[in-house]
Amino acid sequence: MRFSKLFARTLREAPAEADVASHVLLLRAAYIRKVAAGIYTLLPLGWRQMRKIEAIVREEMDAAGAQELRMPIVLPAEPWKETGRWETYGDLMFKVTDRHGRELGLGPTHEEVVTPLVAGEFGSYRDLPVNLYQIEWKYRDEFRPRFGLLRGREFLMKDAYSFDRDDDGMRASYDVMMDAYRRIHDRSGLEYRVVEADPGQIGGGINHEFIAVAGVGEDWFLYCETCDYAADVEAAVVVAPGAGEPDPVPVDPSEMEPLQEVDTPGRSSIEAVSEFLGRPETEMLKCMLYDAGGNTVAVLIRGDREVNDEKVGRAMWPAPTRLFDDQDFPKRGFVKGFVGPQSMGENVTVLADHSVREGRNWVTGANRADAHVTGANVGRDFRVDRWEDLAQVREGDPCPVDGGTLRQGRGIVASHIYQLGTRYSEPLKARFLDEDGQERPYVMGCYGIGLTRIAAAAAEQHHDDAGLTWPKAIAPYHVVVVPTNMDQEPVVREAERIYRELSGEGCEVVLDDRDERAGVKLNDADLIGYPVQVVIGKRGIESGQADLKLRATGERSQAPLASAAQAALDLLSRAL
RNA sequence: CGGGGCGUAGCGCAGCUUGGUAGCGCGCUGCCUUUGGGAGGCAGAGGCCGCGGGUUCAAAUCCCGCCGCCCCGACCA
Repeated sequence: MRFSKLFARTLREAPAEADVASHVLLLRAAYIRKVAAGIYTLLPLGWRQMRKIEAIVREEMDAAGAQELRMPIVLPAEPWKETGRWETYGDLMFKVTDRHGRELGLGPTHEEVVTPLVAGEFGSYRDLPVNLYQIEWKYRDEFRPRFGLLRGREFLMKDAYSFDRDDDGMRASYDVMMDAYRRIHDRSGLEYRVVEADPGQIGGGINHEFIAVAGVGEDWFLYCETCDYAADVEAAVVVAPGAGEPDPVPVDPSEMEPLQEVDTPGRSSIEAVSEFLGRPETEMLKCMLYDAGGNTVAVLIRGDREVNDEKVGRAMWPAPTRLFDDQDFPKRGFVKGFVGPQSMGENVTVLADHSVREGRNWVTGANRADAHVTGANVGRDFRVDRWEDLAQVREGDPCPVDGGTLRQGRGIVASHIYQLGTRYSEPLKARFLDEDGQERPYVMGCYGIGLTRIAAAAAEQHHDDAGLTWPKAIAPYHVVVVPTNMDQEPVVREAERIYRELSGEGCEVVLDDRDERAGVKLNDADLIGYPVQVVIGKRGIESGQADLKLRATGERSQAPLASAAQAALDLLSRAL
């Protein structure tokens, strides 16, 4: 490719909208251009790179026995209503109405399409297992698109769906995908961690995220210093004394203080009450109220810990759960900031985190404005319906596997794989006939990779002050040949010759034949991130040498002009 | 959805406070000089100053509404 013909105009200054490295560089280096919030055009360089990522994904999926197909983007609403996601996905789904008034949605994921598809085609255990995938644009009307390709409303995704006859089969399919995913992320040159995660909107049980480590990532995870345990903050398990026991540690009645009200004017936060009463936060009982499908849920947790909403949601599944808003409190007879678990009605579900098991004589809200109580005790003053792990894990907590110390990391979720079980096959009545003549729902797994996000994550991990430093597996081109003096015939002639020789060898090479100054071309070469640069100039013609540079390391070398093409290929073979 | 900010040439911005008919840098076109890390000179092209109302003799500037974009937050009592 000749740069003079390439549709790529680099920007000296970054558009004001970008403020993270990957976004800035992908814009400046002419990989992407914005069309609307979270919606981008991939320019020739960006699309060429995306095709490479696609090829890696496709190869590994095919090698793992999955079959590629193509499902539509515009989808009818009915299956989504059957699985309940027309509601639960809510505004995250782009919804449209056709001329007949029928409701349609733009596909945010495709369980609702692939499941009826398989059920309609296959009806026997003999057909299983099967794994289908597609590489397709997905649409999610994100609450807040940001960071360019990192969180777009339209993004390229590879989604795969496995169908098995039982849980063992599903787990086997899952393991195969896990391996394929490791290879995909390895080959893409990403530094990543596989972490246990929250299933979120997709549902199901065991699931893992592949998180590309990056300082700008939106996702936090915990990992153990001494073992392999790693988990998303939403999913990480808190080890608490007595967890798993049905009942709390009994408190001797003689040790119970009387329940007393104290005035705490204006102190509505744990911190303020703790300071006002001179009691540590660990002696405070925090009582959070949630709405679960119209019912009230009270969640108790020790004052120094925070509740993990996702865990509450899982505990109350399948009811949709949300924290009380300001209107809920007066409507249901509570005072925000002064809620306590005493005299909760029978219609209120009281959940308690394991951190509450060992406490006694709690300080908690008095259920009226500007007052708290002291000496609140389980059993005597309030009841607990269920004990659960509901706390947000934090750095320094013990690892649930080996007790080691958990550390916090930050990154970008590049991929997410799930063991779905029958989460979709049941509501969609997708069943097959098993060996014993029984109808059973398919046991499914699903596996997603954000290809556009992989590009952005790779840019976050592979750049320096001058620009992008792609690993060669996902660089749009491998080598750039830069003649520095376009008015010097020998320079141009040698550059052309080396360019043709490299092309002849099948090398993906760009000749920067623009009539620009050397500085412009060299800076663009660094910015765009070709793994290898070959520079031909007046000086080099005189000395018979070409200058080579390995972009990622900055390592420079020289080679005789006659063998410069081969030298470039050798250098490329050493590139990451 | 809440809060904050911004919308002026392709990109980055100034002008707005105190209304007077639009400017700078980069980029773009032409010519000359220059030529190994974003050159210099000369001459140019390019603007419904986001959109719609209002105030005024006069609005990029003041007022109202809308739209778009960016950032922060999204409730831990």
